[in-house]
Amino acid sequence: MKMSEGVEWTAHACALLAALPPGLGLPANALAEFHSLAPAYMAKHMQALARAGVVESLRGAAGGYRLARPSADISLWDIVEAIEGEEPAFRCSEIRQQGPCVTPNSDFRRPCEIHAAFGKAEMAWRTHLKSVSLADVATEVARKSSPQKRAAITVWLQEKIR
Amino acid sequence: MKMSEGVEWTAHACALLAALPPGLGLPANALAEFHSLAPAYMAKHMQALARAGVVESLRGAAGGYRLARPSADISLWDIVEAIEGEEPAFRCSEIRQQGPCVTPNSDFRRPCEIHAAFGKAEMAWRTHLKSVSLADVATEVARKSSPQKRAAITVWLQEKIR
DNA sequence: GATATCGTACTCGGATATACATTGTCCGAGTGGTGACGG
DNA sequence: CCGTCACCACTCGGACAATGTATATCCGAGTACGATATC
Repeated sequence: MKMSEGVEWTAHACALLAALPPGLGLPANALAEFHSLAPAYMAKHMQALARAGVVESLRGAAGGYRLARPSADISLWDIVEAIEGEEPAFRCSEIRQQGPCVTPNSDFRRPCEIHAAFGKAEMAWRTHLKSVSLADVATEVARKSSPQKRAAITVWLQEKIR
Repeated sequence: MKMSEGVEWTAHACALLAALPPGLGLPANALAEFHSLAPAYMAKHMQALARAGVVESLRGAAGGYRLARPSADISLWDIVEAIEGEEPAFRCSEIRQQGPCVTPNSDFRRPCEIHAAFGKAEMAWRTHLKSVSLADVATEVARKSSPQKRAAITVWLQEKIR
């Protein structure tokens, strides 16, 4: 059970967007270049985020991606949901309703115990991810980076920002 | 991000084993038949559980699988770990250390913020799964099933049990 | 000189190949039970 | 009648094929800017 690496890519990309002045954005090319990632593949993942309404896309010469709402209102779960989809990792196929010992009067209205346990566990996981916003991530990343690095980023942004 | 269906199969199979008198087991064939599942594929998954030490395998004419320890000491996480492996779903490849803005004096001893957030969320998920034992599941399943069904299971077990 | 139009450069979006992991199946290795044989 | 041996049926274990999903790339659609021609 492994998560798509697209989640990591877009999470870092969105953290970068969150560090920008509000309303501004970057093209997918720049987002990929910032972490030395494959540009075309990054673009594909950003499309998924645009479809999910996490970011807004703007076509044309000065186009690119920007956050669709304030960074404090976007959680890591929003990104996971956009890339991976909302359906749970554990999918109950109700195999308890199959087999030689299933009697006709069996009552399956009560939820499957195993299904319920996995559902609760996954809910806890989502809750944690929902509690972390892009603003949290961006400020923490900025706080930890050296002045030299912040200056380098500022210079790099000069010619990329929209 | 989806979990192998083998987890569902083996979880139900282990719940059945947990309902048996202690020390007794069933062959993979019977475990598959009980839920109308593909016998060969069920056998493959049970092998993984045997390698992980969740169940013990006994070859030969009267062989089969039985729980390696009391059902109260086996959690759903043990099963997930056996089938899916122990590595986390979110794998941090440290892309923050790549790119044009990484200065030579950058300090990456502090953990990646995004990595940390996903790690904590996943830990909560595991904790939930570790808190549910096979004994819990088995007793709850038994409590909810009708007397007719329990009788049918008893009859079916007569000729399968080891 | 101002304005409208055309061309161009740049960006997103989806369709299309490729690689890899999961799913599914089969046959060989090993083991206990059973029957036959000999004492 | 009892003990021993060989055979057989049954089970696990790992190797092998098929399928599906994630990964990776490319080309077409759309848009804004700038140059050019015209009034």
